[in-house]
Formats: sequence, structure tokens, C-alpha cells
Amino acid sequence: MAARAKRWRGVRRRKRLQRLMDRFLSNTVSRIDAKGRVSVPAHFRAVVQKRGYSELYALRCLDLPAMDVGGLDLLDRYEQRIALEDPFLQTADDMSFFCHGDGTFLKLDQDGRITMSDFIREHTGISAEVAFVGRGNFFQIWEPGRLAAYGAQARARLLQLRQGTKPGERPE
Amino acid sequence: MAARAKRWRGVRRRKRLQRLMDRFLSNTVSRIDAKGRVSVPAHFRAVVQKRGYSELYALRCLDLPAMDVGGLDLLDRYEQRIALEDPFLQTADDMSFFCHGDGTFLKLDQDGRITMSDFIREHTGISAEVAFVGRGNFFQIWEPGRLAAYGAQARARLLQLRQGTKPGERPE
DNA sequence: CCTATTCCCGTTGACGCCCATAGGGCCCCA
DNA sequence: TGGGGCCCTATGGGCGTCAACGGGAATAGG
Repeated sequence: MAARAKRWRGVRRRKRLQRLMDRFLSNTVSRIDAKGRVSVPAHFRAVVQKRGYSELYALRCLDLPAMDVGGLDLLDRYEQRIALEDPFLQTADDMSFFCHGDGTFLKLDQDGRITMSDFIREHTGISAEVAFVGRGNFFQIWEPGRLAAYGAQARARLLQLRQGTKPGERPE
Repeated sequence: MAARAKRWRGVRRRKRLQRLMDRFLSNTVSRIDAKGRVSVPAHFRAVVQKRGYSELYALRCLDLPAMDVGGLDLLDRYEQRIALEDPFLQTADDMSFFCHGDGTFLKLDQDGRITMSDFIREHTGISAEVAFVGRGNFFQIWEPGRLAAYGAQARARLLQLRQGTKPGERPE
């Protein structure tokens, strides 16, 4: 039974490792070369492979100068949102338009690079460098400067949320 | 016999670990070497091992120039918290942006060292030395000077609180 | 025929793996 | 109780591997 317990521990550990590795985390900045190519961070590529994404789908964020990138299950999330809307209203139609029409497929070349098309550049303002931001089940592509600005705003909002807690308290 | 000696050492080490606390306590300052590596204090590594953390999750603190470092459970708690929010509202997005985009994994090398990436240096101001601060279920990474300044502020706040209490009373 | 993409290769720098060494704490024994 | 030896931690550095990146050549497509 010691052996059994050991094996069970092993299985549990493997599951935890899988869970650990299969989400997009952290952020990195990469340079775009003369041909418009940019390396996707190796860690992200590993996650892509682990999740079995054969193709990457990039979607223009509705209210941000960024692209959401992930597998096709990325669409599920947006379609859920559309489903919440009244199908007779304009909103649902607009959402569908953005979701299905404002996306593109990204192809990884042999060296793990993608090409920054004008479609992406126009929406994001990306020119010389690209920031990759992990978001758990997907990741985002930003122009580094805009990312910094938005990140500061997001932090400010979260800090305001915390004002509701007792002063000096640090929720873990 | 070399193997036997090694195993015996291992046994003794494990016994010592049993006596050790299960929490991250006290603080230490370590130097960063030319390659950007820094040794995690041995007693912290012991806690990491005891808790079964296979990899460390590091998060940029919301309002401090420091990193919170802990196991997967740290990230789990954030994600569970996010799950309570309406996924299509700003708050959920901000939270994910924070814990996924501003978080990363740290890998201990074989000698128990981690490398200080720019990701960490930018947020903490760390350059030549690192202060490790135990916080119970996790620990923090600071630039030593900023840690001292923050400690002084915290102490001052506590003093002010105490002056608000009745004279002669000793709040504990 | 020209351009945009894809394939492939070489270079460079970063990182992980390994070993060496010094310094300090602890224990044992004289 | 002081000396000596052992072990462990912190730290430095060599080296091989791999990712990031730049650029030439081949290919497809208009």
C-alpha cells in the first residue's frame, strides 16, 4: 500500500503539473523584425501545444486596442456573451459582427513566429514591438506603451475596490 | 558507500525538516550574482519542499514594489475569486489582468536559486540584492532599501494607532 | 515578372546543469 | 573548553543547449 500511495501521489503531482503549465501567464515584449515577424514566447508556444490548438485565432478586443488570441474555444466565450443578449436587439447583431468578422487566424511558422498584419496593427497601434500578455485561457497582444497605460488603470480600479476593506488590511 | 552516506544524509535532513515550521518566517538578504541569480534562503526552500510546491508563482503586489511568491494555491485563490464575478464585467477582466498578466512562474535551479528577470526588477527596483520576507503562507521579494522604508512607515502607522487608544493601555 | 510568403540556416545571447570553493556553524574528542 | 574536522549554504564560474533574431534562398501567387 505504500507503493500504491506513492503511485497515487505521482498521479496527483502530474495532474497538478499539467494544470500548472497549461495556462497563459506573465507578459513579455518581443521585437518585430524587418519582415514583420515576431517570436511568440516559448512558454506560450508550449501552452498552445499542450492545449492541442492546431490554429490560433486572434480577435480584436471590443473596447481595447488589443487582440485576444487563443484556440477556437475563444469564440465560445464570446458566443456565450451574445447568447445573453436579446436576439432582436441591435446589440446582439453588433456583437456577432465583431466576434465572427473581426477575427483572423494566426499561423505559427517553423520558428514559432507570427506575422503582424495590418489588420492587427491598425487596431492595436503596434509598430516596432509587441507585448504578449497571458490571460489564463488565452493571451493578448498589445502595443507595449498602451499596455502599460491600461495596466495602470486596471490597478487603480482594483485598488479602489480594496478601499471597501478595512484600512491597512491586505487581502491575500 | 557513497550512496549509503548520501541516503543517510537524506534521512537526517528529512528529520530536521519535520522539526521545522511549515510557514515562511523571518527575512534575509541575498546577493545577486553576475548572471542575475539569487539563492532562495535554505529555510524557505525547506518550506517549499515540505508544502510540495513543484513550482513557485510570483505576483506583482498591487500597491507595493514587491512580489508575492507562493505555490499554486496562491493563484488558485485568485482564480476562484474571479470565478465569483460576472465574467463580462470590468472587474473580472481587471482581476484576470492582474493575476495572470502580472504573475509569473519562478523556477528553482538545482542549487536552489532563482533568476531575477526584468519582469521582477521593473516592479520592485531590485538591482544588486534581494530581501526575502516570510509572510506565513507565502513570502515576498523586496529591494532591501525599499523594504526598510516600508517597514518604517508601517511602524509609524502602528504607533499612530496606539496613540489613539487610552493612555497606559497596551494594545496587542 | 514582381512581390509576398515560407523554408532554412547561422549567429548570438540567455538560461539550465554541473562542479568548485569559501565561510560559518555544529559536533566530537582530546 | 578549545581544537579540529565535517557538513551545509551561499556564491562564482565553465559549458552545453535552446530560444530569439536576422537574413538568404526557394516558392507561390497575382
